[in-house]
Amino acid sequence: MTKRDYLGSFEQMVLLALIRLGSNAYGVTIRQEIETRTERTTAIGAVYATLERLEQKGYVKSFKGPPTPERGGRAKRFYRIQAPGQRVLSEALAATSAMVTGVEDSLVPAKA
Amino acid sequence: MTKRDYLGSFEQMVLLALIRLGSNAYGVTIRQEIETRTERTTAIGAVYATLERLEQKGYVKSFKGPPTPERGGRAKRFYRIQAPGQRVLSEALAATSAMVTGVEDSLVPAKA
DNA sequence: CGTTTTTTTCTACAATGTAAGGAAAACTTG
DNA sequence: CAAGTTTTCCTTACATTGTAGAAAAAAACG
Repeated sequence: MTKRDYLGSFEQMVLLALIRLGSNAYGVTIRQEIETRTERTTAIGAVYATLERLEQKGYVKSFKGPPTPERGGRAKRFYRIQAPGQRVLSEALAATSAMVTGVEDSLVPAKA
Repeated sequence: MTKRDYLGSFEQMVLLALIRLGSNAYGVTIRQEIETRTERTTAIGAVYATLERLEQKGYVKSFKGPPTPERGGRAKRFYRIQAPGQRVLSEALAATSAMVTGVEDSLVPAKA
């Protein structure tokens, strides 16, 4: 039984948002991506706190973007997922997948 | 944007284990199911703590099992997922799924 | 310069996850 | 029945992750 560095569910969301957003991933777009896709409210502070923790672990890397010429507003800090982050995220998703496999039928929400 | 009661990643695992195990879900089997499927070490105390919290929220229900005649050992406490638990779990999985959709290719671990 | 806009940062707290030891309940054996 | 053994559960204390809201920083504009 291997000891793994686990990801919380919100950490997974943030990493997934980074992948989705590519070169346009910063606080505001990350939050927006999570909110629209998951239909959940998300505190902006939660996003930044999570990003900082992920960066400390080497899962993401950040760098200041240039000021956008078009309008006011502080310069953005962009984020990129790193290889270790990719790996840990894949493992987390695989773990969930392994638990879901075979019981998909019991999981369909009574929606329709 | 709806406010949702979110599930932690380990809570999701426990609920999934309950579904998988059906009428044979108690502390030890739940832990075992999670460990073998996800290949992660799992503290038994974590399982019980999580089960208790899930029960407080009405997501699972527990009841004492009869003593097993064959061997020693304290009587088991069995757990069953409840309808609200099913719903919340489905939502959590759907949220992850929504974030994954479209970027599956970037997630395949460089395994083979 | 002061005002407005946008984004980031900070602080304090709540919820979830982990580790390890100990207690309880049941059986077994003398 | 009184140890002793097995199996499971429970408790406690702490670490990590998640949330909320306010405040500060950086940039553009008049």
